Amino acid sequence: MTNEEIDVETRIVEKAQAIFARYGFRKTTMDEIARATHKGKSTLYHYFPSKEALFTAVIEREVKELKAEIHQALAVENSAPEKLKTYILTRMHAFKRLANLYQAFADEYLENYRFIEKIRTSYDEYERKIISKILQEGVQAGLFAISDLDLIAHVIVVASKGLEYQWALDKDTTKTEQNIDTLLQIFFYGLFTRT
Amino acid sequence: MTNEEIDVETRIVEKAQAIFARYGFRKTTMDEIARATHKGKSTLYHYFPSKEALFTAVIEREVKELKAEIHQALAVENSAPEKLKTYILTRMHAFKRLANLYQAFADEYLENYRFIEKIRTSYDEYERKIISKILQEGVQAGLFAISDLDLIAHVIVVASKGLEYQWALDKDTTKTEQNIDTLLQIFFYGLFTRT
DNA sequence: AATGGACCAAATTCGTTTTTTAGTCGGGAA
DNA sequence: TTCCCGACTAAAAAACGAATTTGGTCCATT
Repeated sequence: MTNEEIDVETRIVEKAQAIFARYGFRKTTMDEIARATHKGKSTLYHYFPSKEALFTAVIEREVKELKAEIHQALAVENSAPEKLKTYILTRMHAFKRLANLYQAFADEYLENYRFIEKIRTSYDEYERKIISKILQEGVQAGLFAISDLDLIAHVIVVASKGLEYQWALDKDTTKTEQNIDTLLQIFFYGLFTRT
Repeated sequence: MTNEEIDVETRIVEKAQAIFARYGFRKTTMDEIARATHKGKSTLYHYFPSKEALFTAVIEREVKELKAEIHQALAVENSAPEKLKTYILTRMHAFKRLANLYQAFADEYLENYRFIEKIRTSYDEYERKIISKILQEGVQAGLFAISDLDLIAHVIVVASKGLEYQWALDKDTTKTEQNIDTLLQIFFYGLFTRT
């Protein structure tokens, strides 16, 4: 595998990323990706066995970017509460940029393109683990009092996704961030008075 | 308006309720509703100016049922935490039965049939008020420590809907109820240790 | 006043034709 | 030998026009 070869494959994925993001999986043709890459269509098939495989490569690339971004953001934080907040916000902002990933993880896509189920399941797992780990750190620091880490991680993920979904409809993100702040306050302190 | 008239209108709504639930708004024809009611189509138009108006009557009927059920369930509870839990569970169970309402409040429907937006907005308002009232009761009983009731009510609604969405996909409701219990524990006690 | 059958424009469906697309393959260029 | 492309094709999707259905109207009947 020569350097030239790495460049062609990467260039295909990059061009495909932009076009898939614009038109979605179904409306994007291999011909236009080939044209954008200034290669023949057969060249695409030399590197990727199918359209689905190319789209999967694009999604995997975005997942990798997302994970790198999350790790970078979390490395800066020291306490479990800050990490939890940072995770939720980083994920939310990244999804806004990584258009293919956001689309791919929507249930509508999962219904029509089952081949991305594996990536999604894998990411869900990763996400559960990240939250569990943050919670575990909070427990060990004596900050959190929690019994079933995994279950609570799951519930936190799902609940924050409710707000995230509203963000997807909203054009104004500050309101959604405010809502996430409020949700986190409830998560940390609860509704019951503290004596 | 005679008794006979009340019966025909109600019978139309009841039959329509069943058929709309089965086939959805678009696939249901006024002809089949008329047939099910043993009346001519013109009779439907005597009572309802349009197909949309009939569907709206069906939805309003289901909203009325839901509200009655919620009020009944809440009347039995004394404490704010129990009421909050009861609200969430009652709503969830009722939506499973009130198939038209569940469909109508799905975003997919709202996209295609804007005429139900008003009902939905009205219900959202009602829901916000119910939760705020429950929270207010908790504050007055000295149980809850809360500043912005409305905002927190909103966040609670949205977060619990995240779990509810999973319930719609799940066939097993006990798991979702368990998740709601966990969410409520977090809502009540928070993650931070209590000293 | 309540009801239904006839009617109709618009919307939807359906079968057919045309076009496009994902993918293949043989051959040429580097 | 590897990289790359143009020609090709079966299948899928889109376009098209005809046929059918649908929401709604209206007049006559009970």
